[in-house]
This record gives sequence, structure tokens and C-alpha cells, in this order.
Amino acid sequence: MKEGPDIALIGSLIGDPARANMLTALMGGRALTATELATHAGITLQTASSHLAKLEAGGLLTQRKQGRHRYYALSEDEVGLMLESIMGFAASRGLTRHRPGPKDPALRKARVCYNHLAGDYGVRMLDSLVAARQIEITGDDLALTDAGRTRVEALGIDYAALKKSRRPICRTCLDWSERRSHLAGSLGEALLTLFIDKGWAKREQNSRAIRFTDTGEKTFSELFP
Amino acid sequence: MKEGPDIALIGSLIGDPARANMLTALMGGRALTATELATHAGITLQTASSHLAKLEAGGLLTQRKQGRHRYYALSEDEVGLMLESIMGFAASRGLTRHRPGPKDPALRKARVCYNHLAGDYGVRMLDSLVAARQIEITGDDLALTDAGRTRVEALGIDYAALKKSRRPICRTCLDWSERRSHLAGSLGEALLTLFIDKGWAKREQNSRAIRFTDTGEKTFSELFP
DNA sequence: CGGATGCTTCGACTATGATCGAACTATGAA
DNA sequence: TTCATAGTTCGATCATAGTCGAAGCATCCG
Repeated sequence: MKEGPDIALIGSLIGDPARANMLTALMGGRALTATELATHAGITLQTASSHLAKLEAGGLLTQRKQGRHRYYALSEDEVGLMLESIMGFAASRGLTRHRPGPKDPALRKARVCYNHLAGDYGVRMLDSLVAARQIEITGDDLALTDAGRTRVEALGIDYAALKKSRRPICRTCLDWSERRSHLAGSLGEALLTLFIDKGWAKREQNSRAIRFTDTGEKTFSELFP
Repeated sequence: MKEGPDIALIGSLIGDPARANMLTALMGGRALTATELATHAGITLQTASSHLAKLEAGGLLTQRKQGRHRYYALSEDEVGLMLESIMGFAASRGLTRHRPGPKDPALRKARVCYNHLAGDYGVRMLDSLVAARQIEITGDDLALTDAGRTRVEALGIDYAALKKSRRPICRTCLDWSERRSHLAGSLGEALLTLFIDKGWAKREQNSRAIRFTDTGEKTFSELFP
């Protein structure tokens, strides 16, 4: 009778405070165990188990068994994009779950968005790649140019491996703090991994914040002026 | 204690089926009365009144009194963008509220997205404007070039009026059927209004579908090859 | 002034779903 | 094997919120 996709189901999944806390925690990009997620949400393990089953049934999460642990993560990039867009609106309405504290500036500067770099640094990186004509924009689609391919391979990223996967290599993701786009997709993920592997940046414990080391800062500015 | 925006509140507002139906109806772009929205949602007027108050308090809707009617509409472009992104995910999971019927192809071809053109036609229009270098893309921001400004003024759009408002003139909006961007913002709105004023296209009653007339089809293809 | 329409408020009912204790399964360690 | 940890399932409780009938404002029309 009605036309269009069913947004109520998704909305109700996100609408429970406990589940919303879990999803926000998973926006940090790490896979977390049921117990860890229960702690984040402030509920018992039984309740968490029930919530996680619902989120998985709704397609928001995937689950990976490892020994006696179950690791949960956001199921696709698209879930992260959707959550980020809701966060964008919530933030614009001043609906924050916390008093803006000392952690806030760090989050705005650089943070994990599911699996790639967001915040001021994320936006600057994409801008720089576009300015250098290493990424090209048509419509909403991003494409790596030949120059771009040479560039990322020079950085040590296995372009062929990215190409093989069915996931888009480049993708835009709207930043809730900057209100502009940053780079998502498998390349976005590979770049963040690179920064961390090289020791230029570190993920903060229990937070989405990314802390750049001094040399990391310098290198980043050189790579993406 | 927790960091980041409060997505649970927004989620719970969207999560109720009655409210979701109302929001989907308002994605049609028209402002609707409380009674009309109650019909769309399949509930009584009393219940609808309570839902509408909540949606307004949550910042999703605005209300305009006109005589003894109250017209409700989505409060900002950003709400439409957020809803469209949720629809995108829901559609990708195959969560539709209907059996794909005869109306479906019409919706995919051309429909209203809050206040601008979406679907195949919407995507084609943006692509064409970009190809003609009348709109320029940097990062995620769209900008009208000088050529673009001349172009829209030639079409009879009051560019100065658009410029005056605080709303962004150009803006991307992710299309749930095409999975690509189309043109939103005040220019997107002005263009759709133009098509309808000129009699090139008509809004279908009780649907988001847009039907182009024969001359409308032809003109559209000429304007945006 | 009625009388009709559009919408809100109040109050009562009801159902859904979040929560947790207790019992159970599964994996790993000693 | 026994014990400990991780997680699920079941059942009972409880609160929240969606629902509608009835009554109350507000606006327009004749």
C-alpha cells in the first residue's frame, strides 16, 4: 500500500539508547565483544545479547566467532555512512550525549569513522588529493586517477588488492563535525591503516579519537598539504 | 560520559511506524495538514497530533498555521538528506513497505525528494550540469560557475534571490534508487519549481512520483543532454 | 449568533519491549 | 575431569509509549 523503503524498522533499531550506544562504540571501527558492548551500553550481558541479536537480524551488524568470544562490527560501510548522517543532524540540533569536554577538540581534529579517517584531518586529506588531481570527482563518485594510483602504490598500498574486492575503492562520507566530505571506501581504510602501521598515528583507547605523533603530524602535512 | 551526538532520540522518532509513514509522506515535499498525515499513517487524529508534537519538538518538522489548518513540513534540507540516507540503507537490505508494484518504475524514473528532483532524471540533470562545467565540484561541495549562473538566469531563475538566502544554493543528495547523487539545495528546489510552473512536469497526487509531459520530456533532454 | 470543521488535551487502556535473575551451552585452562 | 569465562535462552517483571474516546479550544461560514 505504501511506497518506498521501510525506515521505521531501522529507526527503531537505532532508537533504543542501549543499542545506540553500542553502535556509536562500533563507529570506532574496532570489532568488540558482547561483554565490551554491554559495558559501553551500561546493561547486563543478557540484555546486550538480546540487543545484538536484533541488530544482526536487522543487518546492521555482523558477528565473528573467535574462541569463546564473539566479535561484533558494523556490517558494511553503508551502515557507518548512515549513522554518520544521523549524527550530523543530531549534532546540528545540539543533541549531544555529553557536556562538551576536553575530548571534544581531539575528536573534531581527527577521529575514526568506522574504518577511515574523519574530522579536520580527514577532510584535509581528501581536499589535498583532489587538488593534486589524484582523485577525480564526477557527480558523487570519486575515482582514483592514474597519478593517484602511482601515488598510493608509492606509499606502499597494494592497489591490486583493493581493486580485486567488490567494495568501492573511493567513496565520500559526510563529516558531522566539519560538515564536509572526507574519504571513505577501501582506500580510505587502507590509508588509515597505513598511518597507524607506520606509527604516525594511534587510536585512543575507548574513544574514536586519533592522536598523531609529532613526526606523524609533520609527515601528514608534507603528504597532504 | 559518552562522546558524540545523541542518535537514539532521532532514531526513536523515526522508529515508530506511524511517524515513519508521516515522514515518508512529507518527503513528497508538500506541506500536509494534521488530518492528511493521520490518514497517511492510518491512525486517528488524536494520535497523530501527539506524534506531530513529538516530531516538532525533536526538530524534524516545522508547523505553519493557516486558518484552521496546521501545515507540517520537514524543517530543513538536512532532515530530508538524513531520511534519504536511511531509505538508501533500508532499500539495500530489501526492506520495503510494499510489493514492488506498477508505481515503482515511475518513482525510480523521477520523483520528489523533499523539494527537488530525484531518481534517474535528477541524477542525469546533475551529471549534465557538471559535464557542461556549469556546476563545479570540490570535495563534497558544489558551486555554480559563472557559466552556470548565466545559464540558470537564462532559464528564468532569480539568482540574486537564491544568493540572498542563508541556505546553500547547491548541495548533493544521495539517491536511494540510483545510488548516486542528485542536485539539492535552493537551486535544486528552484529548478523543480520551474519544471512544474512551465507545465513540463506534474506531481502525482498522493505519491512522490513526478510525471513529465511529452514536451517536458523533450525539453528536459535538450536542456540536460 | 449557531453550527461545522480542524486540531489539542486529558484520561484510561493496552501491548510492546527492555530489563535482569536463573539456568543452560560452549570453549578454554588447569 | 573440574573449574572458569563467554555467551544464549527462558521466564517474570515492569515501565514506557502508542492508541483511542470524550471533551475542550479555535477558526471559519452562513
